[in-house]
Amino acid sequence: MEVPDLHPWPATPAEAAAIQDELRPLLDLAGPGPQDPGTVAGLDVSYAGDGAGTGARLAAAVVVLDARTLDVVEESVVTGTTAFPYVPGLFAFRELPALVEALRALTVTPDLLVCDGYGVAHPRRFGLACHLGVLTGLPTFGVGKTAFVGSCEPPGDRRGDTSPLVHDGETVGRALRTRDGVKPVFVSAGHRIDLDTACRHTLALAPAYRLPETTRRADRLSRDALARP
DNA sequence: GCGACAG
DNA sequence: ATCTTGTCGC
Repeated sequence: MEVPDLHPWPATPAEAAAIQDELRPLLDLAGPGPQDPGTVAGLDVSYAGDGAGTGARLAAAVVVLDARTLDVVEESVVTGTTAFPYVPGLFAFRELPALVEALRALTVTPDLLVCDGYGVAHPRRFGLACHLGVLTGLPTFGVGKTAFVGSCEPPGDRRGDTSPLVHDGETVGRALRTRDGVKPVFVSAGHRIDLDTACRHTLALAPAYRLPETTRRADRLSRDALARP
């Protein structure tokens, strides 16, 4: 699929934050977003060694699933090197170049992107899922495994139970229990989708495990690619 | 000021 | 994120 170039590219954390502020007005958070997507893509990145600094080997994977059957439609994985250090809030600049390259290698254009991380549940309301959404023009949302910004009460302990994730008095996401009695995931809208729809898709994509199949497939693919250099 | 902090 | 042993439960 076509993805525009990543310009400008920041040289410092301050420049990176400024880019987020520039792009944030381009977000479409009106919703509701795709109710019955044909295909959904999961994205994830794995690192070799200490994945916190710069210069580490990485593998970025995109796996496109049939949204109804969860069968794999297409896979794409690329390897590279980290060009930006891990800084909370600037996480996107670490994974974006490799993820964009992997997306470009796809022969199909997914109807929806599920990111490993956050969307608007972000200090500047512009997490990885937002950035990928603005860049690709596709509907996106994020599914995080741990809390980042905001706070929430623990949701009920049954699959499907939720509680709002609130930051600065705003609901920026939702803690969503995808399995009975198992730690919830954190869902936030990225672009061209609302929170309700994002949570519905997350639940549909996670029929058997805590994490959505999109994330699990992309995680496995990126990890495997890293293991065989 | 200090701690916490997606992956 | 990654580095890691054993352990509990279905």
